[in-house]
Amino acid sequence: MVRIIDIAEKANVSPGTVSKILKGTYTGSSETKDRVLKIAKELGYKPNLLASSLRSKKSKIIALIVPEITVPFFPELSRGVEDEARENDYNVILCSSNNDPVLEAKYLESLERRWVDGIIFSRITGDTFKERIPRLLANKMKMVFVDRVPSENDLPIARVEINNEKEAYKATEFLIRLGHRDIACITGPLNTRIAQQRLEGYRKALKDNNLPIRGEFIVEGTFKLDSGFKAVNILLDRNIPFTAIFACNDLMAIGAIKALRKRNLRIPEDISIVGFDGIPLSEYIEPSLTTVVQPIYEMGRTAAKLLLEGIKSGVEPKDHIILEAKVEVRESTKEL
Amino acid sequence: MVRIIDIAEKANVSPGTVSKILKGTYTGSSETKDRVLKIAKELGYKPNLLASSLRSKKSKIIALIVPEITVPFFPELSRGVEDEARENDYNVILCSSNNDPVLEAKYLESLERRWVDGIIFSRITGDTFKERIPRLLANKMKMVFVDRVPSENDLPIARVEINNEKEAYKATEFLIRLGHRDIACITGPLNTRIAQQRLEGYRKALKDNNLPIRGEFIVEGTFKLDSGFKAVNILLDRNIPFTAIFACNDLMAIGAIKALRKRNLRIPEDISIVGFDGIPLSEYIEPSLTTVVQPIYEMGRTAAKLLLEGIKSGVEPKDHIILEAKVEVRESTKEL
DNA sequence: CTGAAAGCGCTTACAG
DNA sequence: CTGAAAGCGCTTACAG
Repeated sequence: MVRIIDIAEKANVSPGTVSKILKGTYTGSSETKDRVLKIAKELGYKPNLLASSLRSKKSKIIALIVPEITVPFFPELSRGVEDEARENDYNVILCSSNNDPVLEAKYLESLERRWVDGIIFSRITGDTFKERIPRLLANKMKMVFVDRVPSENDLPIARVEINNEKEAYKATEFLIRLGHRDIACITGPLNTRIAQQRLEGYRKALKDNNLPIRGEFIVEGTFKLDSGFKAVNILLDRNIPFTAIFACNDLMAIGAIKALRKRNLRIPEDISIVGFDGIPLSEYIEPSLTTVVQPIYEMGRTAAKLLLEGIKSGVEPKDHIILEAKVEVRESTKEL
Repeated sequence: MVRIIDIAEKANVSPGTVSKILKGTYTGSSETKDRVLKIAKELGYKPNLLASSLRSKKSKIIALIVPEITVPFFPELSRGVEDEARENDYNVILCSSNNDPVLEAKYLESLERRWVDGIIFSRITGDTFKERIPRLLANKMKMVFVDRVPSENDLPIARVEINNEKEAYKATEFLIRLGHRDIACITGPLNTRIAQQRLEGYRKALKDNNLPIRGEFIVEGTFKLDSGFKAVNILLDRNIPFTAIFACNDLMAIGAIKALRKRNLRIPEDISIVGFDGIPLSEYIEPSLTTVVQPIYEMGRTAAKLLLEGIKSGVEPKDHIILEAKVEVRESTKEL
């Protein structure tokens, strides 16, 4: 492998000069500059990032920690992060924590040893957050939280999210406007804030429209396919009639539709259903799903942008960015 | 940050000794060993991977290059890779090439500079393969190809795949056994080998059963949702009656179902459909999809295992592993 | 068996 | 403006 010193010898300058020329911080004659660049090209020089990282203390790597890369929301988010990173000559280490605090800790440990320049988190368990994050921040690690962000009060950190409560409110209100009064809700796992917030939006919408909030209409899910399926069975077995469902993500909505069909209920004739996320698939299932479309790719991209700005400036990012979602009306909902 | 030299001073030994003790290659007294380990723990020592990588020429990073992380097959594959990597103290850099040779080249370039220990590829464009891969191999870079692997003849490289032709044959034959004779095929992009192989399996199955291979029954897709949708419209517009479809992946099957429904065709009463991949969703769509279930997670895990063995032993892996898939019968197919 | 020393390939204060 | 030198924090031949 060609090294800086090889170029330096051939060009009769010092390695330091070559380094400066290659990084563009050189201020000398353009003759020298051109000559060095030409030789570098001829020799096929490729900087050794390991060496430059060690010296400069910048690894040019960021990490993305997600709860579960197989949930379609996250690959889309990941794409946004990756695109922004690549355009800035950063690589992305993917950490799918599987919602497991042990794995999460293991990943953070390795990222710290690796001196990654920054971390984008979606969802971090309470324990990890309380113990590890403050220490990382104290060590000047740059961090941005996205989608599943911790509570505002805890720490002054950067966040990129949507207003989950407001968007869930919009989704529920949309059903109310269609004339539905008996609206069930399949929530996400209630140990996550986004699940709580979406549930709260549902509740507020009912309340503001003078509809009762009934515990029998609410079932907790996991954001995964099977939990939507199970939730519908639980709801139906309660024998309390409802005409619409607000599922707090698209995957659960898909599972719910499956269960409704199995019980010979038609959508939207018998039951209207609204999802949340707007994954590409939501348009292609049968019937196509009315859902709250989040700007997922943009969330990832924005989070990465904030993080990289923080890394470059050396200033811990603290922005709180709230992106807009919108209810996309498709075939799964119908006026009552 | 605590460094090896800090431990060495406190323990009155040389940094070299500390290094050896920490890596477990120390052969001296267990008294010294215990003392050093105790001090390391007390000080909260964390090895700087940047430094050890530079010296040892092992970055403890592998990369995974996939054509498109948003296609559900790949997150599942990625999980397998990640789990195996993590258990061996490796991190994974994710590179979603978007099937773009320019991005692919850019990623390879950065991975080379970063001295990653190895690369797992799924799909690489022809140009990249011919130009860059041999050079990387010559530089002792370890590589394993998975799923979308290049042709056998090109280079002696490690491969993990299923027998796409055989599995497609099985899928088609399953439809034939149900009595279908007019079977359409929605292929993947025919510039990929897996798409060609699956098409070939379809053809062979027809041929072996003395059914004609009709060009009007074959439409090329892209492995994405919308292409299945479009393909069905093309097929129906050709006005040549068929009773079954073999879609060369599940996403296209889902798109196809959508299009069939829009044209008021019932599944499986009017048209039977078989997919390929066995993504979790295939079980939850309506009707649930009969499909060729690949061991996706295991493919990723196996590829990572091969790669890590190669890295540890220093021997370029060359195994060719073929995993088994199976036709899972669900609701989307029916006897004619 | 242990330690001193060199070195991985860069970058960066610092001196001239 | 340029170059010599030190140093990032490890690991590893090598000498004792």
